[in-house]
Amino acid sequence: MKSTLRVRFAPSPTGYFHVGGARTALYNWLIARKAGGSFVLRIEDTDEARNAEEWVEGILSALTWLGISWDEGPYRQSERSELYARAVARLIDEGNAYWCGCTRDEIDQRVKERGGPPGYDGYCRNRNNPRTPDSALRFKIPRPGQTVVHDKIRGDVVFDHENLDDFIIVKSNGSPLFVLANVVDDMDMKISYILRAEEHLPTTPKAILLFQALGMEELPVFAHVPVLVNAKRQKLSKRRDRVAVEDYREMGYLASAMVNYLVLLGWSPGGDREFMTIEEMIELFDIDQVNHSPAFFDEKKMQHFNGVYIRELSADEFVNYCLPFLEKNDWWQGSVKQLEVFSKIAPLVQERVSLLSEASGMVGFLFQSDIEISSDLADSVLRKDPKSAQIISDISEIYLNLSEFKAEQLHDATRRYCDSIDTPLRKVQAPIRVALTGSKVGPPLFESIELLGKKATLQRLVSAGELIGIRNT
RNA sequence: GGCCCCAUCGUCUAGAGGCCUAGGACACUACCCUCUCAAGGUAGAGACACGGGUUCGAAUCCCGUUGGGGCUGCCA
Repeated sequence: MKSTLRVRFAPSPTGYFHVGGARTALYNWLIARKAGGSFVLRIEDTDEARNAEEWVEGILSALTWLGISWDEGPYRQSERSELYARAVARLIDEGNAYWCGCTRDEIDQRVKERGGPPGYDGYCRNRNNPRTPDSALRFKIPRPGQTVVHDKIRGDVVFDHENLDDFIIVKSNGSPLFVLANVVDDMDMKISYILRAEEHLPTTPKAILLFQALGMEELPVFAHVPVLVNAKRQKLSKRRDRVAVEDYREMGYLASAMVNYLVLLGWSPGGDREFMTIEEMIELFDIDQVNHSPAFFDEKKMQHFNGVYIRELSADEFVNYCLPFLEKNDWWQGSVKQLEVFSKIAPLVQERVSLLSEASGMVGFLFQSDIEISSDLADSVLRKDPKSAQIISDISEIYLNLSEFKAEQLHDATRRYCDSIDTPLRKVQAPIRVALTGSKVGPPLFESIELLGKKATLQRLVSAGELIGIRNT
């Protein structure tokens, strides 16, 4: 049975698509999927001066990447002016709107003279002004009166009309302001459920008044979810905070991990549960359980989630997800041989990264013709311990004479050597690792050496020896 | 300033009056495991903002205070 529930996600393309928007979209999508209703995507681009097509594309690709699919749209408000014009005509005809040519300065000036609360004072309300090129259309708030917002999350919120200005609904250039366009579209698109961020709560009574003035009989359900905040507990802003969904994708986050983390910001399935599949989210998500207070977007925790999701990937999936990140390196050509080597080391890398982008750094030594050992590392690991020189030179000898250059044999031979000099393996592996990989940390050493191959291994041991000062005899 | 919203560990949260000496997760500390690093395991530290009510009983209900946030645009 097809439900009549219709939700919409209505971003404005004025900047990067940030995680707060992604979460709002996700919540809308979940209730639509759960009810078998429709998810409508609408681009709110009525402000020509601030919109850009690239942002629209960014929003679309980010939603697609996250797996948030839309059933209708994207509609663009810029293509629907006809509709707004009709609504405006009706509001004027029925005496619910009037033209006003007051400038901001004039309004502020009157506030100063009169004292009291700032805002528009209704100066033109009863003047029957004709439209001029400088005038904007204002909505006539019924006075006195009050409007109650029945919010699914916050309960009934009462707004006294005393505190509502006659707000502008059409700019002097003729384009509608967002509350108007919003309401007209929501009516036209038969949106039955409006779930959006809490910042919109104060404008909701204005929207309700418009709905009523335009003859809407049954108002949509409203639900205002808490905003996402930064470390200073301010609302996440695309200007101030770098939290673009696209950035996280490029850092090596998995969409599945991000969605799972995002859904938990303001909602919990209850109990100790945190990890869910999309299907489980659809089944469990419940607007009545959504929190009331703002949530901090904690990248650390999301990264942990990402690690968990990465480890759950199959070996092939992991390799494929890593490819775009490998391609950013000049040492990666994507040859069959390279792919083979990477596929072999991949499972060992998979359990060590929490971002896909970290993989490159862990395997680069296998593909670079030369590795660089920083002077810091050369000092601290190779030169500082007098044993290091001896180890490098002994190990070169041992590896040279190894009949089979496999991880197992390498491990055995190295262990026997450790016993012979009465030194624990963990001490011995350090200089070898630095000599071969240029790093103190990385995938298990002997598997790495096997994949590096005998020739490169011996060469790098010689180079390291020279670095320490062993004469090559 | 005005209007509105919110308030459990540092963070995200569980908690729908007795199940709470408040549970989980991230981060943090210690130990174990271990060829490094991770992962994993064990343990630890860490919260009901405050004050009044209501009730036999309150983290949970009410009021106030304090604190935080949002809105207050010819932005959305």
